[in-house]
Amino acid sequence: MKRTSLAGDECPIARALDVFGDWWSLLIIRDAMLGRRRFGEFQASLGLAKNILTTRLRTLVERGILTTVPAADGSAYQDYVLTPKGRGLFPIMVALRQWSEEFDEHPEEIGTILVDRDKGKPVRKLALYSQDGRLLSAADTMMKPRPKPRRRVVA
Amino acid sequence: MKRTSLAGDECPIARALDVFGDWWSLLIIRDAMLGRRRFGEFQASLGLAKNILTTRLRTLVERGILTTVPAADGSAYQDYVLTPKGRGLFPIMVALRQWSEEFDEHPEEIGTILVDRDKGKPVRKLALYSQDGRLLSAADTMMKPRPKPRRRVVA
DNA sequence: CCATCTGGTTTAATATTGCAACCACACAAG
DNA sequence: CTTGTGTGGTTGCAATATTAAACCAGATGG
Repeated sequence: MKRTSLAGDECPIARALDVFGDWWSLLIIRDAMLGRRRFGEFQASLGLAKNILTTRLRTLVERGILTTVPAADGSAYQDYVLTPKGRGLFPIMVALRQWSEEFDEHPEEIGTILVDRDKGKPVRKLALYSQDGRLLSAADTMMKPRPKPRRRVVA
Repeated sequence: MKRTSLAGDECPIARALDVFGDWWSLLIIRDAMLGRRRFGEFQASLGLAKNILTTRLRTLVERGILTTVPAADGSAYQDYVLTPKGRGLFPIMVALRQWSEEFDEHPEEIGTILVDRDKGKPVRKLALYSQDGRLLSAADTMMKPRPKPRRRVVA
C-alpha cells in the first residue's frame, strides 16, 4: 500500500532515491537545469497533472532541491529555482544521459547532445579515478564500511 | 491514469528513467552489483513484496539489464545477473552515491564508502572533461540538437 | 471592469502497490 | 514413496497514488 520510505537506509543510493527517486522529480530537476522556472513552464513541458506537479514542487522545496523566489518577470507569482544541492545533481544527469547514449535501443531518437560551451564539442564520458589518479572500472572498486568518525571530547 | 510512458521521449534522461526509473529497479540493480543473484536474496535484502519483485525482475530482463542463467549452486533454479547494459549503470550508481555523500542531511547514517580495490582509499569525485581535457562544470556545458546522421547510400 | 491567464485545489475514475495467503516444484530425509 | 522444507513465484483484496477534468481565486491585460 504505502510506498516504503528509504530515508533511514544506510545505503547512499537508497537515500538519494528517497529524495528524488519518484517518477517525475528528476524530470522537473532536468527542466530546472534547462532554465525553466515557472509552474506553467514545467506543466507544459512535462505534461503531468497539475496536482501532481504541485505536490512534487512542494516536496522538492521541502527537501532543499528547489527554492521559491519572486518571479523574475516582476509579476506577483513565484519562480522555482535550483539550490546548490539541486545543482549538485548535474553529474547524475550526465551519467543518465551518457548511459542512454551508449545503451539505448534507438539512440537515433535522442534529440540532444551535451557539449562544452567553449568549443561546442561533445563532452567526454564521465570517468572515475582513484586518489592517485588511476582510471577505475567497477571491478577496480569495492565497498568498505564507513569508518566511525573520531569522537572529539567535549571540553 | 496509467503511468505515462517516457519511452518515445527525445530526452535521454527521460528515456533512461523509462527503463529503470521506478521505485525498486535501481535498488535491484544495486544489489546485483553487490553480487546478489537469487530471487530470495533480493527479496530478503530489499524487503519488497514478492509479486512486485517478480514483475520488476521480469521487466529488467525484458529491457536487457538482467539475464537469467542457471543457478550457480547447481540447483534447478535460476540466477539473475547483470548484462553489459546493466553493468553500464555503474557510473550512475557512483554519481548517486557521491551526491548523497555531499548533500545528505545526515551523512553519518551512510554505512559504506566506495574505495579503489588496490589501495583501499576512497575514490575521487566523478568529473566531467571536455574533449581537449578541460574540467567542466555544469555552467561550462550546453545542449545542442543532435546532428542528423549522415545517410549512407545503400549500394 | 470584463475577460483571460496563472497557479493552483477538488473530485472521481483508474492504476499501481503492498500484504498475506496460497501453490507447485525441487530436493532431502526417512 | 511420503512427508517436510525452501524457493520462486501467483492470486486476491485492501490501501494508496496517479490522472484528467472541473473548478476557483487572485493577477493581469485590454
